[in-house]
Amino acid sequence: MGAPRKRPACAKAASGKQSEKADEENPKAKEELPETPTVMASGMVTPLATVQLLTKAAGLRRSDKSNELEWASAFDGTGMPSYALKLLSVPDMSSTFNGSGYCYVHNHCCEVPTTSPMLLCAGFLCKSSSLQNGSRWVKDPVAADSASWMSFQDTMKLLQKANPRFFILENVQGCKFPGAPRKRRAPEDESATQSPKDVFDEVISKELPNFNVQCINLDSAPMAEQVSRISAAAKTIPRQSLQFYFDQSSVAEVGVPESQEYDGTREVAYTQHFATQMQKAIEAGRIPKTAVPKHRHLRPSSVCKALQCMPPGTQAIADVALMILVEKHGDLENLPVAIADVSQSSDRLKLSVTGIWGTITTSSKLFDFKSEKLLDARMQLQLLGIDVKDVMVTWLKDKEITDMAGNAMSISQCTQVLLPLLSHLGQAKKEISVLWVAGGGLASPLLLDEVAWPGKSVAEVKLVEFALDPARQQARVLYDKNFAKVACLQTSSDIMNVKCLASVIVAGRAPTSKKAFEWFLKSWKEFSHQRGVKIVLVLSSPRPPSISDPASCGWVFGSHEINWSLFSCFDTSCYVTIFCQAEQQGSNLAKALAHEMAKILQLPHVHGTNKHVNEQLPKTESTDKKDLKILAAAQKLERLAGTAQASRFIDASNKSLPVKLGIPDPKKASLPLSIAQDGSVNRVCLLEALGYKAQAANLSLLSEAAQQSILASTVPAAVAATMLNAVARFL
DNA sequence: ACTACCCGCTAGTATGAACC
DNA sequence: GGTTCATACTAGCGGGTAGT
Repeated sequence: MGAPRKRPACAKAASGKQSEKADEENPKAKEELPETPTVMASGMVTPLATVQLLTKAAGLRRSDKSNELEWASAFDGTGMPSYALKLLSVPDMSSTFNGSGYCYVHNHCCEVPTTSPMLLCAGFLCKSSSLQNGSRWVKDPVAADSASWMSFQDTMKLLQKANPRFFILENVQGCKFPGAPRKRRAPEDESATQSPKDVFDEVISKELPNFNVQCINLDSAPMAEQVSRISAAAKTIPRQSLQFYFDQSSVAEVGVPESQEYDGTREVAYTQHFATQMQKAIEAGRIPKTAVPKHRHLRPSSVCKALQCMPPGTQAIADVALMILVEKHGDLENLPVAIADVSQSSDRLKLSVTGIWGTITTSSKLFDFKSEKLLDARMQLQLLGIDVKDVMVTWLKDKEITDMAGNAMSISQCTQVLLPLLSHLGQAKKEISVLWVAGGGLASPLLLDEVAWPGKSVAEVKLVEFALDPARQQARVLYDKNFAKVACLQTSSDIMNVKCLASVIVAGRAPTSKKAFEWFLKSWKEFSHQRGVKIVLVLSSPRPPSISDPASCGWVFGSHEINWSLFSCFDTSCYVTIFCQAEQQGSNLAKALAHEMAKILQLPHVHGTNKHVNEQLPKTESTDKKDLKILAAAQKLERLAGTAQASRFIDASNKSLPVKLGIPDPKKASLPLSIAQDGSVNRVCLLEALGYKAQAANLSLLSEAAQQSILASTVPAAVAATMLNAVARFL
């Protein structure tokens, strides 16, 4: 399914060979491959890798503590839920029960658990609802005597008995189509247009009223098996090719001995089959009337060992299949793989030259003309994502294995279903990129701990900044030794080139000028659009953002004022604004901020403390202007010692040295001094005043001025934590 | 137990043609 | 030049039955 499918009618209308050749020789078709979700992975993707890829695609990361999950499964074919959970490193607390059947997971007949499990995975028979079922449109799939209906009722009984917290039911897509006999019923009969799924839903809502049920379609990406619709998360993962499964398949063990006599009856049967298969293929328009078969001894059935032992009918199908393949896709040499399902007659058999296959059924026999191999039964199981090395299937017959494979979920589908649940149960967390707009300040998210910002463990923090003046740039170079690299934003293309995960929080200081702010918003909007990335901005600014036309900027936003005196000695405040693209109400955004703020205020360790720098006051004989200012301020403060007020502040950079009750808004040149409760006077340690621990950021390499300048543009810990926590729920 | 054969049919999709 | 319509075409967790 690699190349964009040409409309077959178009190919046909353009009269036979020409169009097909154009199809094959058109280099553009190949170039477009990477755009589709079906790029080949260059190697066998192991089950574990599949699970990990999907976890990443879902933007999740398994949290370290793997809580026990009590779960159970029933009628699940290959025990895939168990297998997937194992790969998701959920400890096996399970009890798998397979009714009267044998459980190969636990190697005995498992029993129904006595307690209610957290999760119950169950399937029920699909054949009555399957679209591949010939009588799907003749017989009512949910007739009282249908296999699906009876097994569904069994499943319902089981669910009622087991009473799990969550359950997962699995069935085929055919469930969603109403059956023919139901349609032919009288129009006043409501059930006439009901699909089996509608009927199942009705029963579930009636018999299990306490559950909310949601139905989703799932594809097997990145596995080579493909179902028609694809879940968004899996879409971006390259697919692996069937080729690798053929590589793993064994060469036919039972070849026809060379000394075997000429079998006349067999040859006659073959010739008859070949003739009819040819006729069918021609009638179906799959090969032209003028097509000339190869000589008998050059056909795959004679050449390929794997086919030599097949029944004559299958041999004939294989030979015609190759003709169809070559007719449609060109010579074998130019194809990476050339696979046909030789279990189906030539007018309807399915082909693949991409390595991507549709659904494997219980009767599929896939043959690759390139490697001249049939796909092993065990490889069909592997195709679903079970590593055959991990399971004991040696004592199963091939037919039993293919039956299992044709009836089971794939590891990919299973994982895709389980991940949201694990996420819900706190066993997997959303992985996000945090692009911190530092504005010359510290990388606050890196300095926060897990208590203040629980999302830290699953966040990838990167710094982004605008062009800085030379002095600050220099400070940056030294600062970067301690922290993550800094991406510099000067043009929109700088933003476009930022590497990130699928979910992004852009947080930090808003650009100061109105013009730059609007450019900033627009660029991220475009970034999100072009890269298909979910993005939320949360920015702090000294005043509420003034956006001329809120509707046209494309963001929904809400602001909240945070007064720094709530958590520090600072006598200032800032506005924090969340920008969302979703249809969120502005008030909700502001409310979320207020709510998070309240929570953060309860954490004492993000509060700023009034501590002095670990230095002596400058000596009185110093001639340095700055030192003299500090001294003057210190003297003024000392005179206040012993007064009722516990602590007072002076910004020594201010000429008139006004005494204040809080640290004023920090500026680049600010030199706040304070008088502590013991009467001592010294410069305030801004880092701790902002709520960070002294050891969290080592700025000792930097000059006094550089430190000052960095700290002056740093967002306080409490504000940073509020921003990051509040915004997480809007991703 | 295996093989050969036939059977069923609709929703979704791609695309050119016709239309506004 | 963009939108809707008409059309062709495909996929699909096989199954029943008769014959060997």
